[in-house]
Amino acid sequence: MPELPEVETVRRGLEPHLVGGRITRARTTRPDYVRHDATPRALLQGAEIASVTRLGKQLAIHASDGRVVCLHLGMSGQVLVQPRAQRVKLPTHAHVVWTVGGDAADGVRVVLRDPRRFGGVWTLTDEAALERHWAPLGPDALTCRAKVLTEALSGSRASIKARLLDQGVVAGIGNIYADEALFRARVHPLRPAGALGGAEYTALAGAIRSVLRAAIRRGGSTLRDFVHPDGSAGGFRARHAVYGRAGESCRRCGNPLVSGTIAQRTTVWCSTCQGVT
DNA sequence: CGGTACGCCTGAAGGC
DNA sequence: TGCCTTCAGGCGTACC
Repeated sequence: MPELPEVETVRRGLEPHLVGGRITRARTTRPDYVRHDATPRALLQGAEIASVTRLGKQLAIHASDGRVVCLHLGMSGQVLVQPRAQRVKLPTHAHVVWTVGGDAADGVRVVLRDPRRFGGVWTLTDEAALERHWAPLGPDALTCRAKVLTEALSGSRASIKARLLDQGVVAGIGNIYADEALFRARVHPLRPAGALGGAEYTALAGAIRSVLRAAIRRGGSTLRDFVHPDGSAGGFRARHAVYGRAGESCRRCGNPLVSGTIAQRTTVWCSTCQGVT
């Protein structure tokens, strides 16, 4: 469930605690959750943290010596910043725990928990390895332009909904924001992706950027699993126009929203505002 | 190419 | 109260 706005919210919550600090201890209790090398050193034990970046739904923690740890939260992944006190109990399903010291030593540990384990951690030896790891991803959805959509989708007969979920087209869109963006752009989710008009690609690119920006402003959407690093919930769910609102009335025209399965995902749309297939 | 199905995995929610 | 079923879904993979 964490999509781009949720992952960006995590990134922003993590940054002040990590950047400029040093990882004094890094441990995994579940080595199979960590790809390539699950040793403390690969998990940045002893490293100074230079930055925390994001592409689409993935996070990267960059050490000043060039090593990188990439996090993908899958659907139930949470990154929690907790006080380092002994008496604060680790949550269940805490797969990786980083203890932070150094200049940013405000006594925290960073915990990655992921009950469903659809996510994962990749330990990478340098920036080039991160580039290869991220090579299959399209440009970040926050900067999505009409040109990108036009080029990636021209000739495609798959539904626009299915193509928006493909991280190779544009990175960061999941089921929630695909539906929200299509509603904003007034495009039916079943429209063949390559058959949109120029104005529609422009509208869709704009809708993607605006809905993601609005969601980030609200701290993302909390349905069940997602929380901010401090444990608080995101506030964008109340602003959803379609996702989770099947049968309720369209905020634009008042007609009941309809739902169906498209690209193996529950999809909600307004058959009035989003026209015909 | 694209649609479809499945497996991975747990917990919340609803039905009885 | 408690058990059972269903659903949620990112992503890889197999298959038609």
